[in-house]
Amino acid sequence: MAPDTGDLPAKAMPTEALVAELKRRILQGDYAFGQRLIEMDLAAEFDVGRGRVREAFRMLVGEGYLEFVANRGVLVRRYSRAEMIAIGRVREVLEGLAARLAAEGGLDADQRAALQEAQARMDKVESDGDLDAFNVENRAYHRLIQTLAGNDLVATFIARVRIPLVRLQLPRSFAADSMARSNLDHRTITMAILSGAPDAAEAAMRAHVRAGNAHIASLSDAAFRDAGASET
Amino acid sequence: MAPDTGDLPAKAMPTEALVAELKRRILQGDYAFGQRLIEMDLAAEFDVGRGRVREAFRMLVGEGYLEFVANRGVLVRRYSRAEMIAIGRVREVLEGLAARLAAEGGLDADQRAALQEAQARMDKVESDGDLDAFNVENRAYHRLIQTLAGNDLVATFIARVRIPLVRLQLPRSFAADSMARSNLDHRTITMAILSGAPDAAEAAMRAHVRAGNAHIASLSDAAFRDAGASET
DNA sequence: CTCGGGTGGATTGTCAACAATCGGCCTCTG
DNA sequence: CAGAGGCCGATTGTTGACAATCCACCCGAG
Repeated sequence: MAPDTGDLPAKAMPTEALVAELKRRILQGDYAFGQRLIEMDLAAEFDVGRGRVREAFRMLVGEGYLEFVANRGVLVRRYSRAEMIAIGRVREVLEGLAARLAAEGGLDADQRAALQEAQARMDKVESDGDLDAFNVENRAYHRLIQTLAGNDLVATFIARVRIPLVRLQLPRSFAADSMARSNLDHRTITMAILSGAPDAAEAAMRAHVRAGNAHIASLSDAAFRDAGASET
Repeated sequence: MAPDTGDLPAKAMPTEALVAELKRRILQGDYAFGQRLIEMDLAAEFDVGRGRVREAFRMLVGEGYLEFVANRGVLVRRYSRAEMIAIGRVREVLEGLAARLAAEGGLDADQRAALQEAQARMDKVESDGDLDAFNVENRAYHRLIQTLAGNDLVATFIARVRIPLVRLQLPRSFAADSMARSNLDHRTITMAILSGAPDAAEAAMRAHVRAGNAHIASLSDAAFRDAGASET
């Protein structure tokens, strides 16, 4: 399970890499919501002591990836529907801020070109109707804007509010018309940023994210795992 | 060292309490910016093993209170002027969102009364010219709005972006006219929330925080500790 | 006097062993 | 057969010891 990279963790893994690897797995969905992570198993897999795994867990708990239960260890953070909605509101203003900052900071020629190219790639895959590719380009686009914003904290926070999204397998539920509408938003945002209009950029991005939130909220209950739910 | 409280932590301290205590000390300013925390010292002080101190450190690193340096341990997170400005921008939109959410959610009678009372208390201490009391009430007011927002994540994020602020000893640098202007903002925000005007509430809160950010940015370099700065 | 190198102490990095705790299973009883 | 209670395996909680690393100091040479 994880045949993408194929690089099985070698021995003597730096602790920092251990954290990164666990983060990657959680984001990629290797572990299910609420799945319990066993210290011993991971210690054996990475060939390290249990103490280091514990420290990695604590780090991930602090960053919000895992939740901690006394005497039970850690499990992958679960998100109820209510939490998802709350997170969505936060994501709205954070992504909006990123767009604003990108529009505020005078972009140089390279940055403008990068943004235009990202937009062009999205236009391409949109006209191809390639949902998976669009999802990839969509992520790259949003990440680029965060880079152009030049504010590390907002990027960090956005990464965190994105955690629960990655698990929803959105590309599958993204209908073709949603893609078209989404890219329409993107073009508006791109234009606002390129023309140096912070207010317009922020407003457009917020509307864009809000639309995505509405889409998420409309998903069936099965997409969520309410915190206290039994699993029968 | 740390003769302020005098309440020496009893033995057999729960790990969670250890984290809370360290957090409290950092926020209160018991430890200086960039101060290195020694595992052994804290382990001895709390009468626990070093491993638990390490785990508490990792947690605090994840939450952004401490920074980690390989083979050097942890130190209290430092913030350069540039970082402070970046953080300020994020705080602006987060507090703005809290105000918006408070205005959106229909408040019940108790909540409306609580908000009005908080405002009244601020008006009182403002007319008294009591800077310290105003600072206390100011914090309570902002925290109340976050409660009324009913979104845990935004409160969590705001708490995090507030970390560096607590260390700046803002009350001391708060001139009397700043207090008056600040409370004028508060009245605008309070009114917008009570009248259920999300756009106005958010805009007013953002302007309010932005003014605070400008004040912070105007502080002398001594207030910051630029990350790479030498200390002569 | 300044600079390069080496050395020692302090501190972190890591692990393996032991104690404590919890949940599931089995049994015994009404 | 339903339920309470107790036992046992699995897993976490915690510690102390040992290894690795780095920094500051010292010393000697130019």
